[in-house]
Amino acid sequence: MLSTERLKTQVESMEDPRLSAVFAALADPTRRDIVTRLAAADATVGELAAPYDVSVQAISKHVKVLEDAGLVSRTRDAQRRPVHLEAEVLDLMTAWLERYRRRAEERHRRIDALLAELQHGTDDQTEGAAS
Amino acid sequence: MLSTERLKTQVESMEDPRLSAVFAALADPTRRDIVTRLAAADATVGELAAPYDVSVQAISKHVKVLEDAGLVSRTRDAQRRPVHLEAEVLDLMTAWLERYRRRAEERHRRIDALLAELQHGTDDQTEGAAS
DNA sequence: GGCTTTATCAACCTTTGGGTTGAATAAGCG
DNA sequence: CGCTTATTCAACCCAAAGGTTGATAAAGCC
Repeated sequence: MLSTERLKTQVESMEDPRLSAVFAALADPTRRDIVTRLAAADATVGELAAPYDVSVQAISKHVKVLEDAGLVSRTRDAQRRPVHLEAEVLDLMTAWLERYRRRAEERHRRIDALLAELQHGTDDQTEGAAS
Repeated sequence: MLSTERLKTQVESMEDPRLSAVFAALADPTRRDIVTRLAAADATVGELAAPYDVSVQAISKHVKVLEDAGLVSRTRDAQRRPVHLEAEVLDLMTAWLERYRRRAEERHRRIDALLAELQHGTDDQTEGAAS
């Protein structure tokens, strides 16, 4: 039953360390909304903050989180600092998701066969795999 | 400036509320690793916990987070509760990402074109001088 | 019926995250 | 030069996240 591979001591080191930051950054609805708006046009922190009823400092923090995750970049334009969406890291996520989405779908498709093979007599499921 | 103060609630409600949970669930490297392993085969909590040096309770919590996010499901098989990866929610994320990734790329392309235009200096003159 | 296995619940601890207010920096404007 | 605008820094608050240990529940084994 130990179908897993040899234990790797460092689970995290196998994948891109940026992934955690990017997923975490997009876990917040306000930040996702910011990304949405930046997909349409660059904007300053002040412009970004306008629609929300939180302080501009809070939005500044959000933008910093997005920046640290590599999702946005900033240039300097006088005292303004226009925020610009970077698409590359989204590619990183898409690649990760696509990989496991496809695998999960494959498994889903042939779940019956797998179940039949894995049943070596010790288990007796109540329902759900009867096909 | 936009003087819209109460767009905030509207903004957050425009998108799928599951997105926050899914992104947050995948922000943790241990949970991503669990998803990775579940893409290969279903597993029990005990099996999932084996490679890590944290308690089995901690992994149980992780699995619950994944379950609440709709990323995995569980059936009952005697006292075991095999965990199964669900691909649907990954589709949800992929759709979200793909949407903004594409927009950002378009913008990027346009900006490159604009930069090229600005850099034409004296050596090269294209027809579209007026923006 | 006991004992073991599998998994969750409960209480607790510590760190992180998102928010606040107030002060500081930096660049244009009159 | 002083004022205003744009943004960040700093200190603080509170809730949530991830971890622990100990106890509990449910099902199989002997």
